[in-house]
Amino acid sequence: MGRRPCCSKEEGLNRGAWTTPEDKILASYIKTHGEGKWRNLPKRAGLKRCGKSCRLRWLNYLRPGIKRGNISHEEEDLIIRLHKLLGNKWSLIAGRLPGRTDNEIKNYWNTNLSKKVKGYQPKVSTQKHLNHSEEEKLKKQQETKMVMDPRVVRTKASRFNRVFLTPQPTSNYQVNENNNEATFSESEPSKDKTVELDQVEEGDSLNLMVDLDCYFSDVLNSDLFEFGNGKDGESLPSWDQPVLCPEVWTGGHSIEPDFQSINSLLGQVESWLDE
DNA sequence: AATTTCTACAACCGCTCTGAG
DNA sequence: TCTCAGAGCGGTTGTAGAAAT
Repeated sequence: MGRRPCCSKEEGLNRGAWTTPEDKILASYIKTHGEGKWRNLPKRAGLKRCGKSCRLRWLNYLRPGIKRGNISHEEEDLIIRLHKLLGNKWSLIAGRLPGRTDNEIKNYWNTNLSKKVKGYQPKVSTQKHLNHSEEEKLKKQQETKMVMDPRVVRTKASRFNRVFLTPQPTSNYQVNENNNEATFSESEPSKDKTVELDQVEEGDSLNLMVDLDCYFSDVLNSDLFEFGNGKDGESLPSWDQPVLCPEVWTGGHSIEPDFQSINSLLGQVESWLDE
């Protein structure tokens, strides 16, 4: 037993670029019948395409409100900063850019931004007197941390009610002031554990805070989350505050999310990370 | 002008996750 | 608890058009 083979393997289906008549058929079918049931859609609509292809075409090009091309500097900056925090979570990043699709942002990143950002050097790599292997090790650690901290494995669930902690040896890097020699030490990892939101203990919350991008992505993805502009709003959580509470970030105030507020929040998160 | 190389991006593919039954 | 369909995500590929030679 297993799942049905992907429809893309079926014979007699059109492939490659979509034609205008195909677009019209798809758009008018969805207008009448709505989205969903993608597997059956091509047959019902009379299209020689696989359901997946129809879904992609609709979501990325035909859906109303899609913006194409002309990515502004503001958007570009936001993409870079969000990518720094979230890694290749294109759908999450796209979710913060109205009218933009994950596919477009992914393509834009791969063709334009990845080259720009390539010049970025992790802070510590500029430290002097590191030998090659140490430099490589450090670089790897930095890159891994930048993209995705592996200690917390996120489920795809959009609600932030459970996390799976996979502790790893803690790597410590130090430079001896006297001889400028770098040393590394690793502490033993503790056992894996799953933490329910309502069972998070004091020590757990500290671990969770380390995985900022995990939390941040959930916060960004949350319908409940709204950026705060209050007098005491926008304050980042202190180490003893309940990090899992979005209100900590918003100060309980609510405004419409916009570039300014997203940038403001990102700025604070970045400076927090730099500390 | 012809050919080659490069670039951008649309589309495909494989995998995972969720929810219904 | 298990199975499977539906849906979504992210990496990769294919290709048209632009730029370089």
